[in-house]
Amino acid sequence: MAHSCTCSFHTRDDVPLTSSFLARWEEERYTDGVKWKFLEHKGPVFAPLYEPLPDHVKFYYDGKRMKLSPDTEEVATFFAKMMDHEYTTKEVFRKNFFKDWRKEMTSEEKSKIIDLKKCDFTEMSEYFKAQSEAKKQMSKEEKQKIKEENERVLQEYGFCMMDKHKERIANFRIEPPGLFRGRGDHPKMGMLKRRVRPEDVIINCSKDSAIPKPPPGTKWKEVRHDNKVTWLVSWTENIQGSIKYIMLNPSSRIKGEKDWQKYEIARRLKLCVERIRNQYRDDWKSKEMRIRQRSVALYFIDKLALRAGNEKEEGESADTVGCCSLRVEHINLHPELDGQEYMVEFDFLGKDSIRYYNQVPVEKRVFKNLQLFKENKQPEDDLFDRLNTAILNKHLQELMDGLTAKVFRTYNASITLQQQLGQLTSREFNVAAKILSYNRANRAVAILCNHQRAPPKTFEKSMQNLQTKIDAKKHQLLDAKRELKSAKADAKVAGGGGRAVESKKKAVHRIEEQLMKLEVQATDREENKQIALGTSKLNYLDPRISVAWCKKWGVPIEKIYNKTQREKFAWALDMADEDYEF
DNA sequence: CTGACTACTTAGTATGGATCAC
DNA sequence: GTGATCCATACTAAGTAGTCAG
Repeated sequence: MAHSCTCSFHTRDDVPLTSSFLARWEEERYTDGVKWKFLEHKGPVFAPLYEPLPDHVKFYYDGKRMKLSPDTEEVATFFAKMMDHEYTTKEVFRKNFFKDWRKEMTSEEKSKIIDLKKCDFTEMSEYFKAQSEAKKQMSKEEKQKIKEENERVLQEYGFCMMDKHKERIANFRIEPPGLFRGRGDHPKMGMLKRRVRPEDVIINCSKDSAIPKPPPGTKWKEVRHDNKVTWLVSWTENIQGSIKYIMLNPSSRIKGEKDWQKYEIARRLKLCVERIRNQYRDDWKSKEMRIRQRSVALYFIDKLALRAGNEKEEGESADTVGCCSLRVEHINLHPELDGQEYMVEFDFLGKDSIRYYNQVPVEKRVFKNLQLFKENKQPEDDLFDRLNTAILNKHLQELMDGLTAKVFRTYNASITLQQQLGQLTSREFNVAAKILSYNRANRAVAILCNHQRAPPKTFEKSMQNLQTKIDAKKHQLLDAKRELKSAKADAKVAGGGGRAVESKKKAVHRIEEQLMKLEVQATDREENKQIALGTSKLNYLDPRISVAWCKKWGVPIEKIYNKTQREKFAWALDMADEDYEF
C-alpha cells in the first residue's frame, strides 16, 4: 500500500477500472489544482423567515407600549434573546447594537427610540424563555415529527455528488441573522449580522450538473463553475466583509486526502528537523538583524508550538497575537527566576483571546537576542520588527518543500503523542488504565498547544458526585472483604464450603476493579478540568499513531474515536497497522 | 513590499439528545 | 419513568497562508 501521497498523478479518467477496487483516498488525484470534475448539489438551506410576535408580547419604550415595525421588531428580538448574557451589559455591545438597530427603524421609530436604557424587552425575553420551555415539554410524537423533518432536510440538502461519490456536506444551512458576538474584547460585538438572501449567494457546481434552484421569485448572485476550489456555496458576511463557505464534511474524500497530506508533510519535517534546528541556532549569531529575528521566532514556534501570528487590522477584531506579531509588552526577561537562568515569561492573548502564559528557560544566545530586540522600543512596538509570517514562510519553503510555520505545530503535536504513548503505556495495564495513559498523552499535547476550555459549569458538583461514588465503593469493598474472611472461616470449620469462598473472592476482585475504574476516572477528569483534548485530537494528531497504538495494545478503537471521528479518520483506520511510526 | 482578496483549517462553546442513576 | 449528567454535534468565529495587482 502506498504510504506517500505525493505519488505520481493521473487523472481519474485514466483509471476507470481501478476506482472500484480502491478506497477513495487511494484513488489517483488530479493535477494543476483541479479539485473535481463533477459537482452537483441542491444549494443552501436558508434561515426561516421572521415570524412577528403575537400581539400580547409587548415592547415598551420609556414605560409606554410601542408597536414595532416587523424589521425593527426582529432586531429587537435578537437582543431580547441574549439578555441573560453578561455581554449585553457591555458598553461596546450596547453601542454597536443600538447603532445597527436604529438603521432598521422607520423614521418614526427612529425619532422616538433614542436611548437604549429606556427600552424594555422583558416581555419578549420572557416569551422566548416560555417558548423554549414549551419546546422541551413537547410530546414524544411532536419531537419525533421535528426529528423526521430535520432528517428529510438533511437527506435533501445535506449531501452532494462530487465526482463519483455521494458526500456529506458540513454546513448546508446558511447562518441565520442575529447579533454578532466575537470572542474576547471584540470591537464589533453587538453589531447586526444581516440576513443572507439568495441574491447574496454564489453557487459553485459543474456545468453538466443540475444547477440548484433559488427559492421561488429570487435569483442567485452568481452561478460559477470553478473546479479549482472545493466550496459549493459562498456569500459575503457583513460584519468583517469576509467570505463564508459551504464545504464538505471531514469524512469526504477531498478533506480526508488533504488531512493525510498534512500529516505527510509533518513527517517529512521529522526527517529534516535536526538540520533546521542547527540552522536556526546558527542564525542566532547572524550579523543581520532580520535573520536573528527570524531564527528566534522560529525557535519559539518549534519549541513552544506557537502559531505563526499574521498581522491583523487594528480595531477590526480583538487584540490577539501569535509569534511573529508578538509585541515587546508580551514578554518579560528574567536573567534569573526561581533559581533558573535566562527565563522568558510569555503573557499574551492568542487565537480566540485565549491567554498564553508560560515561563521558559532559553539558551543564553536567545536571551541576549531578545534583550537586543527590545532595546529602545515602547511596550506596544513589535518584538520582531523585521519579520512577518510571509517572510518566515518564504524562508521555511526554502528549507523544505511544503514547510510553513503551522507544520511545526502539527509535527510537534504528533511526535509528542507518539513519545508520550510510548512512555506511559504498560503491558500490565487493563484497558481502563491504558485509556488513561492515552488521555494523558493527549493532554500533554493539548497543554503544548495551549488548548484550553472554560471549566464546565457543573465541574465541582460532578467531581463531588464521583467522590461520593468512590467512597461508597470503598465501603462496599470492605464489606466484601469481611464476607470473604468469614466465608473462609466457615469453610475451615465446616469443610467442603470452597464454593462460597470462591464466589466471595470473585466479588472482592470485581469490586476492586470497579473501584479502580472510578479512581482512574476521577484522576482523568481532575487533570482535564481546564484542558480541551478535542482540538488536538481532531486537528494535530496523526490518527495513524492512535490506530497503531490501539492495535498494539488491544484497545478497541471505539474507546479512542467516536463514530464521527472514525468517519473523519477512515483513511487512517484503513491504512495503519500496529507498526506504524509517525 | 503591501494590501486586498480568497480559500481553507483550526477553535471554543451552546445545545439538545442519549444515557445514566435512582 | 424521571431527572441529572454526559457527550456529540452544530455552529460560526478566528486563525493560516496563498495569490495577485500596483
